Parts: sequence; C-alpha cells; structure tokens
Amino acid sequence: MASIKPSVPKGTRDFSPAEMAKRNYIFDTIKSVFRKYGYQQIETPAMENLSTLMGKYGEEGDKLIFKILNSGDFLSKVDQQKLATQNSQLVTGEISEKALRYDLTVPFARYVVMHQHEITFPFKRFQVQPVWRADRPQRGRYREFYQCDADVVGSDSLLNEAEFVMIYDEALGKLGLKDFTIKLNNRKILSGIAEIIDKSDNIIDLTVAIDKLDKIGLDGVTKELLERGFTQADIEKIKPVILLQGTNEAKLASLRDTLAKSEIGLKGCDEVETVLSYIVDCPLKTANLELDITLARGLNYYTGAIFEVKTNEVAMGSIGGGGRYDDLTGMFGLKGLTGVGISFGADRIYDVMEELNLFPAAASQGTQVLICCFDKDGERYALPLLQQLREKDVYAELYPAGAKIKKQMEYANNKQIPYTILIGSEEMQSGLLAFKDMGSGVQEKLSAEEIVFRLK
RNA sequence: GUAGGCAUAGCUCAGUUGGUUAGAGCACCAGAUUGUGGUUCUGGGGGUCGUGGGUUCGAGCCCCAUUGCUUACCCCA
Repeated sequence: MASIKPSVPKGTRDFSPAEMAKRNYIFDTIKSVFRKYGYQQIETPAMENLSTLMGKYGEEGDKLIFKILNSGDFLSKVDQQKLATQNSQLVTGEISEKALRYDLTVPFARYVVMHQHEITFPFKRFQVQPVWRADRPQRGRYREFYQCDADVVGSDSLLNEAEFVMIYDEALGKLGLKDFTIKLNNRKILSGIAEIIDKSDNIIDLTVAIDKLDKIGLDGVTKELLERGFTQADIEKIKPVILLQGTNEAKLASLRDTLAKSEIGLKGCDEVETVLSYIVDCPLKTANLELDITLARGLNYYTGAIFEVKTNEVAMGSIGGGGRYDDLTGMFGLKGLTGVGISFGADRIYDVMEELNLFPAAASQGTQVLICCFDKDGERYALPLLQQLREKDVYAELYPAGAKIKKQMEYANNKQIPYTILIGSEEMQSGLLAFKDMGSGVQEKLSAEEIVFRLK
C-alpha cells in the first residue's frame, strides 16, 4: 500500500502529554468550580439527529454544521429530479440524517425535554465536551474545540445570572488570569432600542452592526446601519445609547432616559440593575463587571441577560459567553421552561494562559521515580520495591531490563522524572540502593525503606 | 463564500541576477565514557525542494495550473 503523508483535518489538533496535562488543569479547575456551585455533569452524544440541530443557529449556523453521510447506498434513494439540479442543499436532508454537535446548549435542551420526568427543577447541569464547526480556522479558532458549559433550567431568578458572574470570576481567577472583563447586556434593552426607532423587526441587523463598535468605530457602524436599511434619523436617535460611557450606574440612568417610552427596554434595565446589585452584596475578587450594550453577538435565542468575557492581557476574541433563553425547549415541545447558561472557551483560555505563562509546574505532574536495573536479576529485585512505592501513591516506573543504563537515564531525563534508583549486583548484595536526584546529580546509598520514606 | 501570504531534512528556517554535488540550528543514532542522564567534543543517518506542466543549454529560484497550510473579511467561542 502506498504510504500517505500523515495529517489531521484542517482546524483540528493532536494533544500531546504536556498539552494534556495543561488542558486537564484547566478542565479540572473549571469543573471543580461548577460542582462547588451545585452543578452536575452530563454528557450527550457527539452526533445528534440533523433535525435537532438545523434551524437553531440561523442560516449561517446551518452551513457550519458538520453533516454525517448516511450509511449504505444513500444516493439511490434520493429523488432523481432533485439530484439532477446539482444543488447540494436540496439533497442534504436526504443523504444526511446525523450531524456533529455544534454547541452544547441545543443538545442540552433536547436532553431536558427527553428526560423531563426524571429531572428535578431547577436543574443545574454542566457539560465539558468537544463541539465541531465547519468554519474557516484562524487564530484562536478551531473546527474542533471544547466548550465547558453550565446552565440552569427551570428558574427565572436573576440570582442565577449573578451566580454565573461569580463562577466566571472564581474559575478564571483560580486559573491565574489577573485582568479580565465580564461584559453584561440584556436582550430586552436591545429590543427597547429597536422599539424606539420603530425597527423591532430589524433587531438582528441592528445588533450585528453595533456589536462591531470597538472594531470599526462609530463611522463604520453608521455606514453599516445605513446599508442595512436604517435612516440617518434612526442613527441620531440611538447614538447616545451606542456611545454610552461612564460607570454602570451612569449608563443605566442614561439608558432609562433614552428608553423611557419602551416598556421592554425599561424591564431590561431593571434586570441588569438587579444583577449588578447582587454583585454589590457579593463582591468579585478579580473580574471587572461592565454593562456593555454593544454586546450583542451570539445566538439569536437569547431573550434576557447576555454575557461575554474578554481578557485584557492579550489580544484574543472572547474566552466565554452565555445568556438567558426563555423558550429553547419550546422547539422540542416543552413550553414555558426558561434557562440561562454560560460557556468557557477552554482552547482560547489555554492559548491565553500559554502566552502569559500561567501554568504552574505542578500542572504537568508525571512519574516521580524511575527504577533502572542492569539485568533481569535486578528487575526481580525491584518489583517488590515498585509495589511498595505505588502503594504509597508514589508515581513509579520500572524500566524493562536490557537497555543500557545510559539509555534508561536518558529516558528519565526526557520524561523529566526527578529521581532514579539504580539496582545492580552491588546494590542487591548490600541492600543499599543508589538513589539519584536528577536535578542536582547527587547520588546516595539508601535502603529501600529510606527511599520509600523520602518519596512519600 | 471573498482577499492576501507561505510550501526546502522529523521540527524551525537559510539558499545571492537562474549555474555544476541543496545547507544550518534543533531533534535522532553512534562514539569519547564496559555502572550514570542533563553540559562538552567527534562522527553518522536522513531530501522526488508540496504536486503537475511550461520557459531555458540549465529551475529550489521565473511562468501557469493544482493541492495543502496560514492570515484577514463575512460570521462566530
């Protein structure tokens, strides 16, 4: 067979031992915080029925779903007329019934509906699994990446929103980030803004445009809004809102002023104010909390709070986001269940931590001691010691005899194993083993008991 | 979907206006060192210059096509 050049699909990556140690450090930290706040872990399949996912992420989103080809002779079953048009979209539904999950929220909604009779509400769950998007990869953007999601369904209390702010603060603070901002917005405020210029139907165009403010500036936003069918008068009206400045309190006051005629807009202000007031009672340790009405990105199923987290230490897209969705499970036939959730972008957090050198040395903890033998007799002699060490929870390895000691030492060195034990005829006779500190190069003669004691 | 950049050893990259046998560092293997890694010294293996075509006496270098990677835009974590 002709050999092919090995490679992985675009936007996917292998994770080697050193990377896995660091990734697990991130996952373990986030998971432990989730658990501490009462969230329970679930998992859902990598693939879902295509019908479960389609239509949940907008037209663009549908295109970015990885579809899985049906098994068997699927083409023969397709309507020949449709096939003849050569229009892929027309036949997609007939040749693909499954797809890789695009996020964790929609599968979770599906899960809640399917398991509603065994769930006690409010249900707090977390989920750490990969998701797939058929996107064009670029910096900080992959086709396979992990999301760490926590959601609450069945509670409309704003306490949940406040708790998520605290979770972000605690988890990212624990990971060593020192300067990051949790941005808070509310879809109802955005609806209010659309309402006062009588453009409620164009709310998506409005939000997509103002979301870009920090990227393209006011002129750019103005231009984009004009292109999207807004008038100069509309823009003048909402300009004070877009250019909102000052403290969260000042922004809220100004918003209430502008949105005075919009009931829903004022409701949004109330919600934001309540969340902020909870945080006053439970102050954050590290994070900045900022009301940012240009924050509008994301999925259009958000109905209340919208979150996004950005680090201020390196240039990177958002490292987390989330929000409240009032009727996600409605699509699956369960009405009136509200949910709110957040997500950590683990891969981006990894990149940020790598750049800032935030991984502690302990994050890559491996074997503590390697036993090296000169021959088979040494191997036999070493086994009881090996077992003793492992019983004391010391990570220990025995290098299979046969290789030169030089080779064995190189192995320990490359694997950054801090200690080695050498067993040869001399050692077996005296019962005193050569115990070497690989960092300093110092070697001592110690009994097995002493060595176990040292490493414990 | 749109636009740019790149492609030479396992990895990171040099390679002059087109000139004879394509280099370096790191990594790997062996020796200096028959009971010792990391440091040092010596030697060694390893290449269809992404692929296909064209120009030329001659192409790693120029032209065209193609594939892959990558950056930005749209969108999004």
